[in-house]
Amino acid sequence: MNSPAAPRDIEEFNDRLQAVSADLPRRMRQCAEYLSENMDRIAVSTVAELAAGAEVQPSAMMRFCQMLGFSGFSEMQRLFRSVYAVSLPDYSDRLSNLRDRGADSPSALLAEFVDAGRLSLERLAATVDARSLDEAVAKLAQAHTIHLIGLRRSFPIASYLSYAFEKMGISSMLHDMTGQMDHRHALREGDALIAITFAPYRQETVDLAQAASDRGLPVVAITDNAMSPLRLPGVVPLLVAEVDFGEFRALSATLSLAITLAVSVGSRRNAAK
Amino acid sequence: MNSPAAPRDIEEFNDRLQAVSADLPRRMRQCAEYLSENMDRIAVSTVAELAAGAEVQPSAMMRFCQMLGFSGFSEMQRLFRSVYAVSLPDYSDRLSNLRDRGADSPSALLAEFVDAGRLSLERLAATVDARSLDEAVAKLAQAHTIHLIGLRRSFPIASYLSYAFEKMGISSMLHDMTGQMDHRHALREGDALIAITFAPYRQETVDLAQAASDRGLPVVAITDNAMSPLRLPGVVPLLVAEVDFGEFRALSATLSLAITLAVSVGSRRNAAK
DNA sequence: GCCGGAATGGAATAAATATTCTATCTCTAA
DNA sequence: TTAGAGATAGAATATTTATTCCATTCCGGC
Repeated sequence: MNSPAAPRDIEEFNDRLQAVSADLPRRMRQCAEYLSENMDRIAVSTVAELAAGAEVQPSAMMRFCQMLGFSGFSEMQRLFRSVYAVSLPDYSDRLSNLRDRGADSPSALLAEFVDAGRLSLERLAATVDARSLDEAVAKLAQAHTIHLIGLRRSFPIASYLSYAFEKMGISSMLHDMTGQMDHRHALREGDALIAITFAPYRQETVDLAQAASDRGLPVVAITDNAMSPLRLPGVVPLLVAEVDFGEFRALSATLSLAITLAVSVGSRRNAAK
Repeated sequence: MNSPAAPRDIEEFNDRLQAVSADLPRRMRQCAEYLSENMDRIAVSTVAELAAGAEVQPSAMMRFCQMLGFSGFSEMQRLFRSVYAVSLPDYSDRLSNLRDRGADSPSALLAEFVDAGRLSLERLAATVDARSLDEAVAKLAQAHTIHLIGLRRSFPIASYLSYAFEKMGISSMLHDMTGQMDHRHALREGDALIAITFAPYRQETVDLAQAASDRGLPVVAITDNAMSPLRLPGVVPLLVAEVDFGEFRALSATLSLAITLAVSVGSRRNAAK
């Protein structure tokens, strides 16, 4: 065994994982990846369970533990069990644990955002209008090029959509307004637009939606409520009520909706081929 | 056995403990007291260990478990283990199932993404390392300009951070690599870098982090696990285990972490003024 | 294509751990 | 003080879980 010493704490464990991961055979790599992404489970799982998770034989997991410098799985597990100390028995307890670290500590803030995100997601699932969603997918699936606009706060959403469409081989164009350049002339017959804006609404976004709509192109609006200026005749509205925390918005719900839209359109297109 | 049903969650467990503890023989009382004060250890201990802790024979602990309505110690432990570890169903399977069924409605897909997002958030709350977070905030709060890099899938995160910093009047620079232009010379003494990348890692992101680190600038890495190439010496790691759903990633947890970082840095700076 | 070493899967074995059983103890009520 | 019920300790057993071992497969160099 060329392994000099077993890691003595989680940090050393991580270092060791990093050091070892340079050049690893297939199964060992699977072990490394699974363990590093599921460190929280090591303390409470059996080798068999972890091995199954990593899609590996228990004996492979054993060999990997030894590769890290432990005598075997049990020794590694002992490390994680001893560190476990901070009890996290329940979801709400976890949050209050985070909050307890101090009223305005970063972890307390994180707890708030996590909470807000969860709430937003739950609300999204409850309030999204399935018919609008279907309609949006149907229209986008038929489009040639999908134009995207979302500025400032909404820009991450638009750029994620751009990434997703690219990955699925769907032609799309992100109107990012760099240099204040207006590319509305790029809208062509057969195209469609996804416009994203929340209060305070961006005029450029509304303008582009209006332009597309005027030219008879299908427009899908991701926006926040029924009074949004994006609610133009013929525009398919997808309403998202994101829970604000302070003046910042977690975007969890909006992003989830956006991904859904992208993946649905993608699979609809592939099915059509 | 007069025990009707085993507790199904921690709350029921506590109720049961409360109900039962009215009038208890000596050893059983010791068990009850020890367990209620060391609930966090139940998931990671053996009967023998817990019995020793309560200064009781293992068989006594067994009887006590049964008194609570469990079939034995193992069943009780299973409860605590399952509560601790958020179970991750295999999302890629679920997605391909959805696809195979063909008639996957967008709303069904949305439900899956909402679910994945919620799980990611829960896991984030459970696994985030509060100390690293504090350290990251402290370093960034002192920086002059905060450089940001995150490409492809991580670009929405980087661009959101850019938006948030701008809104809070914090000087930042988004390295978006448009035109393949490398702006690493923009890194100056007193600056800091937030680098974001997930598997498959982007070389440009790693390179910039390396460059900043080499020049002695503080680097905060938002990445996915201990094997990430961003785990360089001196780099503060913030690990996010986002639940993948097929080849897409909901980003809910990552975004929540990013916002937390931004807002914490912002308020830390204002406090310093 | 063939050899040799590394990697792997799976069954066999060993160890740890939970659970049950019974003899013994303790306490209470008559 | 002494039945007798309940409680307890500790050993015996059953079960689960870790670990080892070896035959087979895979892969890179010749």
